[in-house]
Amino acid sequence: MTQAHCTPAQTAVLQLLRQQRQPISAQALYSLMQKHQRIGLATVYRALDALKRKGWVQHRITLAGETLYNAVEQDHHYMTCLQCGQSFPLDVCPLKGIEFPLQQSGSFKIYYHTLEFFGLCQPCSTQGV
Amino acid sequence: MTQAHCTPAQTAVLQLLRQQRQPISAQALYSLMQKHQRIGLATVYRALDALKRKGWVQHRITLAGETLYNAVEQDHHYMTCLQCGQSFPLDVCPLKGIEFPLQQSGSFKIYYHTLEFFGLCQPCSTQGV
DNA sequence: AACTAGTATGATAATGGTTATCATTCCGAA
DNA sequence: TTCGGAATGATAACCATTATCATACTAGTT
Repeated sequence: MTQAHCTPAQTAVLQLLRQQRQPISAQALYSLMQKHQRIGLATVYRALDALKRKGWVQHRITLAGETLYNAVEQDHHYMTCLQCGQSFPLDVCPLKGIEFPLQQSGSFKIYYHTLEFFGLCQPCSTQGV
Repeated sequence: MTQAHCTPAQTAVLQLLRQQRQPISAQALYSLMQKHQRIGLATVYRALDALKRKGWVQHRITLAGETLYNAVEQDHHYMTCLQCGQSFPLDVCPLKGIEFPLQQSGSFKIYYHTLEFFGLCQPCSTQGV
């Protein structure tokens, strides 16, 4: 993992991840992979972590504390309800086409970003708190 | 907590939170509060959760899996390094002044948003991975 | 003042996703 | 064939957060 190339596990994880339509948790990914190959849970976590540091994979953390992963190609943003925890995908990235005045970013190599809106969804905001 | 008003604990938490310059974890907040009053850890978590659902307090989750809280007045965004986990605050919000084409948001009441950039900081990107 | 119901609180046990540990396997280089 | 560094798997350990449950509190009633 000190190398820049991908290990077999990383390749497999990345490939499967690219087939997903939704961000997926490490454990769910692990279950999926079990069906086709033998792989340990720890390895899945390690691969995801490595891919993240390479900028191929991005992550997001749910209110439940679960980390979801997805290939950077499928960049998604969400509105998630603080009451029920449900996430509603946005079909656009408000940042798209915006140039950031990231003066400080000169020395920082940006791989990806996460943008998430929090609030209350219709049902939760109507039904008494 | 079914009410719209604040409980004593919520008031205390919110007040202390507003004095912080940095987002702070629930546990750190708990330690701070211990010095001045008697309060349980669970209560701190409950108060933070309630304040979050009221839109007074917002949260962010670190790579270490720790949730950090801050008053919505102090809206901050960060660039965090995937290697060392350090977060560097941005002094501007790229979304400021941008009107979102949030068609779907008609039924969603937005309280706050989080925007975070991930990548590698200078030191980490130079020193061999 | 005593009673009641609903809520808030504290101490602590339990949860559960993630990480650390460590022995084993793999693979290219000598 | 041997050696060394890296990758892997199984599992124990971690630790922030949540759930549990008994107690304290508060406002409204009698």
